Parts: sequence; structure tokens; C-alpha cells
Amino acid sequence: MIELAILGILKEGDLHGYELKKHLRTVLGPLSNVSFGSLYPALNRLERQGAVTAVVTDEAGAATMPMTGSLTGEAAAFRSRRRATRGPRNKKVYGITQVGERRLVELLSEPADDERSFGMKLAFFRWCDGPTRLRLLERRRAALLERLEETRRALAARDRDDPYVQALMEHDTESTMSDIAWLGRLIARERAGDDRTREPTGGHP
Amino acid sequence: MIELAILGILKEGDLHGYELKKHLRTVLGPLSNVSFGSLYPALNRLERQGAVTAVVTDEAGAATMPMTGSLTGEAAAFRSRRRATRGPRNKKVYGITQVGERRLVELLSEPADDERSFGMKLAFFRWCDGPTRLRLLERRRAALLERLEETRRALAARDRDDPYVQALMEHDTESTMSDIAWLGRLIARERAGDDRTREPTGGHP
DNA sequence: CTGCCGATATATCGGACCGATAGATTGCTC
DNA sequence: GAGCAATCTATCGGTCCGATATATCGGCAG
Repeated sequence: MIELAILGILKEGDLHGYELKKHLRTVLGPLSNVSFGSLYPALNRLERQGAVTAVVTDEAGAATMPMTGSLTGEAAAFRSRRRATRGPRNKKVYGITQVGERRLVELLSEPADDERSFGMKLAFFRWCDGPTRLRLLERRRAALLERLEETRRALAARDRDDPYVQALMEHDTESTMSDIAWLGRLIARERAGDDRTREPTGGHP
Repeated sequence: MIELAILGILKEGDLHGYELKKHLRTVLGPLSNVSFGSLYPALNRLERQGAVTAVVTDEAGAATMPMTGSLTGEAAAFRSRRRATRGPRNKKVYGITQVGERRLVELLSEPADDERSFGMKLAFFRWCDGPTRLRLLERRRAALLERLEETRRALAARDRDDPYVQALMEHDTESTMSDIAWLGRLIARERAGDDRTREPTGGHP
């Protein structure tokens, strides 16, 4: 799940770990307060998979080499050349690869049932196509409807001794209904505008 | 966090692991779908701490010995007596101890900033006293107010290119405001009824 | 200039947690 | 009485997080 977030952020530009964490905090906000203890292992995982590439820069900064776009060929060569360098201020700047972009779309496509992962997918919705978006939205709405039924059943069957549990359940019911209505608006908007937003990948006439 | 849930459930009666999981599912519902992979290690942890006691029963079931109330003295003796028994159908029935009840109150008292742990504490609010309840409710409201400000700042500073991120943030703002209002009602109710619910532990004239 | 401080930056460790799975027993059904 | 689903306890690999270690950077006080 954190891999989706990393790839989604890196898709907009290359960053090093610390910046990445800050962007994750601002974009994802309340969902998933990523810590270094999960960020760096995840970056290593992604690097092993070939989804991201790391370039170590010296104190001259990243301006010495243009890293916009997908990193392949000479970037990888440059990286291996500078790999062993352990001079002062070695910032590792990460960039997404073509493998990483495919992985991003793949992660976006697979279903998200809980609130956290759905919100994260929604934050990166611009990277996938209309049908996928609709599928995710409708699946989420179905999950919420099911949960609404379940909570209502529990609310009806429960012995009424505890006002706090009851307040919790009632508020959960209200929140869930609000979420369902919100999803309905998103679905309607998606259906209405499905002819102008067909292409997911961006740079395209 | 899962320890709080276990102790809160066990406070109402002794259960074995499988029942415990079912109760956790129904009481906590959407929050924290506990799995066996966390339930059993947590039970072992609690047993090591002396917060819960496990009794292995044979096929005659738990009815052979009364286990209501706190398990001390003869219950512990009974447990150690039957410990090595590995006959057929050894269900391990767990019960909360006095140490566990103190631990429950302690866990309830410490602050809960995120939604999950706050909801869990609210589900077991009846086990702590009025001032603690008020403190937790007000702290939660303060956290939500802060988050609301943060989201609004992010919403104002953000470049408006992405409608999905914007929809996410707006909905988050609405949900947070709704939660704050709900907390306000709970706080008012708590303040109004603070003279009749002073004693937390139950059995008391 | 030097020493100190807070922000920046990378990385690791132990432990909590989860999904999947194993393995054993019970009871129901045909 | 054999098969089969449900019950029940338990573990494993792996992910994630909080705390922590280490080192460099810019600034500025003495």
C-alpha cells in the first residue's frame, strides 16, 4: 500500500527520501502517516523490483544531471558509476521507471475495500482510466452499503445497556450514509465526463 | 491497542479465542478487524503480564467450574493443575484478572489521537470515570479541529489541477466537521449527566 | 574562526500487526 | 462410518511503525 503512494508521488517528479516523506504527508494528510521505518524499506523493495531508480548526488546537487522523465540507459549507468561514492552529503534521489509506471497502474486497478487504501487510490485517480475509476468507485459504494446493513443489524440486535456503543454505531451509520451519497456524486460526475477523460497517461494530444 | 480490546471484551465474561474474535468483530465492527495472527500473540502477552488467565477445559465444557468474576486463588490453582492436560478438545477459556482490570483502566486513560483507537476507547467508555471520559472527548475534538485547519490550509495552497484530490479533501473537511459536531453533542451529554455516572467499576450501591 | 544548535537526511532495530495457512477436533449428513 | 463443513488453536513470513543512531547542513553567537 505504501508502494502505491511512493510511485504516485514519484510520478510527478524525482525526489529523495526526506522530500518524499513531506510530500506524502501533505498529499495523503490524515491517511497513512508514513514513517521512515516503512519508507526506506519500501524504497529498497521498489528498487529491487526495478520500479524506481536511485541516483546519488554530490554536494553540487541534482542540477548536475537532468533526471526528468523515466530513468533508463545512461541514468542507470550513471547510478552504478557513482554507487560506491561515500562523499559528503550524498542525497539519494529516486525516480520512477517504466516498470514502476506499469506497477502503479496495476496497484491502482486492484480493489480497495478499506477506507485508507481507497482514499489513497482516489488521490492518484488521474493515473488510471475511466472504466477503472468507475469500477473502483462502485465497488467502494457496494462495500459501504454492505457495512451499513451490517451495522444496522448489529444496532437492532444489540441490548441497549450501553449508550456509548450505541452512539458509536449511530454515528458510524450516519458517516457511512454520508460517504455513500458522496460516492454517488463522484460516480455521477465520472459518468457525465467519461468522454473527455479517456486517456490516463497524460502527455497525449 | 488490541490488548485494550481483549481486556474490554473479557471484562464482560470469560471466552476462548474463537469466541473472542467473533465478539471483537461484532463490537468493534469496522474498526480493527482483528486476525488470529495478532489475537493469540496478544493473549500470550497478556497472560505473561498476568492480565488474563487461561483455563483449559475438557469436553465437559466451562460449566464444570464457575469462572464469573475475577480469577484469583483457586482459579489459578485449578489452572496450574490442569495445565499439562492435552486431552481431546482443550478449549482455552480466558478470563480477566485484577491486574488486567487495572491495565484496562490504564489503557483507557492514555490519549487516543487517531480514529481507530479513539473509537475503541469509546466502545469501552463505561469502564472509566466521568473526568477521564471528558478529557478523552475533548482531546479528540481538539485533534480534529487541528486536522480541519490543516486540511483547509492544504486545500487553499493547493494548485487546483486535480479534481479527485480536491474532492477527497473537501469530503474530508465535511466529515471532520460532522465528527466535531458529534463530539460536541457527546461532550454536552457527558457534562449534563456527570452526577449520575461517577463510579466506573460497576458493582457498587 | 570556532563551537554549538536546529533542521535536513539516511538508515536500522525491535516489536506489533496482519493474511495466509497448517493442523487437529467436532458434529452433521448421507 | 465416511466424508465434509465448521470450530478452534497456533505459527510463519512479511509489512509497517515508533524510537533511535549517525552524520551533514546552514546560521549565528561569542
